[in-house]
Amino acid sequence: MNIRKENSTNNINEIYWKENCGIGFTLSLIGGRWKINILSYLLNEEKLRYSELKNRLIGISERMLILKLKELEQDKLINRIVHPEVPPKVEYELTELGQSFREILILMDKWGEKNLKK
Amino acid sequence: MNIRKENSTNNINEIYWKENCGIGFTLSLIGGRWKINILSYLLNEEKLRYSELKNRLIGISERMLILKLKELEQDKLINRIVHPEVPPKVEYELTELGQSFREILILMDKWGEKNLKK
DNA sequence: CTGCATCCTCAAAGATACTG
DNA sequence: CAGTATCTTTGAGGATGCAG
Repeated sequence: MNIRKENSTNNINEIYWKENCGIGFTLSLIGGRWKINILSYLLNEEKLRYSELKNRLIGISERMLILKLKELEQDKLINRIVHPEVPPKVEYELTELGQSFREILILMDKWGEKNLKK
Repeated sequence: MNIRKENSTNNINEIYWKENCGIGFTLSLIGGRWKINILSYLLNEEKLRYSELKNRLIGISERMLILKLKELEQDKLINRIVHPEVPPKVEYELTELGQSFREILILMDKWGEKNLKK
């Protein structure tokens, strides 16, 4: 879907924007309650252990955290690094694809900060 | 919350990012299943009647549409323009604040289009 | 420490019928 | 045409216990 003012189209496909629009796809990857938070922390701190993420994401259940980490991993946005130790140690970091969200998140952050104050 | 690599902070407030982070605020306004779609259509087509929106938002219930339009109006992202006619005619358009989402939506669209193809 | 399985809750969303 | 009012459904997310 084209959301640029200059050359708006009106073909039939536009109706199904949820399916074929970039925004729809983007949201399918980072939408929902927790994913953006997880990405933000990993963007800030490079590499975090499972327990470190759990401590930062106030209120998240272990079930949700694991679920979302799995989805992010499957979508190639984060890497899961297993250290073969006892006790186990697992770290998560952004992939290059995950890193590429930085610009969007910064923009959303700026927008929010700016309009929050009013 | 600061998600810019260069000057990452680590103060205690960062933990509660959902409350005081711009992203959290932004998402509270445009999160959920339908709002971004509505904004996108209004960004494309300037001004749309209630029925026009309903026809474009495939699958939305009237209840949801009204609900989301109300929320967007309360958050000052759209204007509701009532034409005192019979039959009634109501149009919706973006406010300046609503327009200011264009940059973010374009970025999300670009990201999606780019990575959708892979 | 990291993670999975099970059961449960509740709010968001859907369906339907109706009105000024 | 542009909504409202109910009722029902669904599924995302929460709580808990257990395991490698």
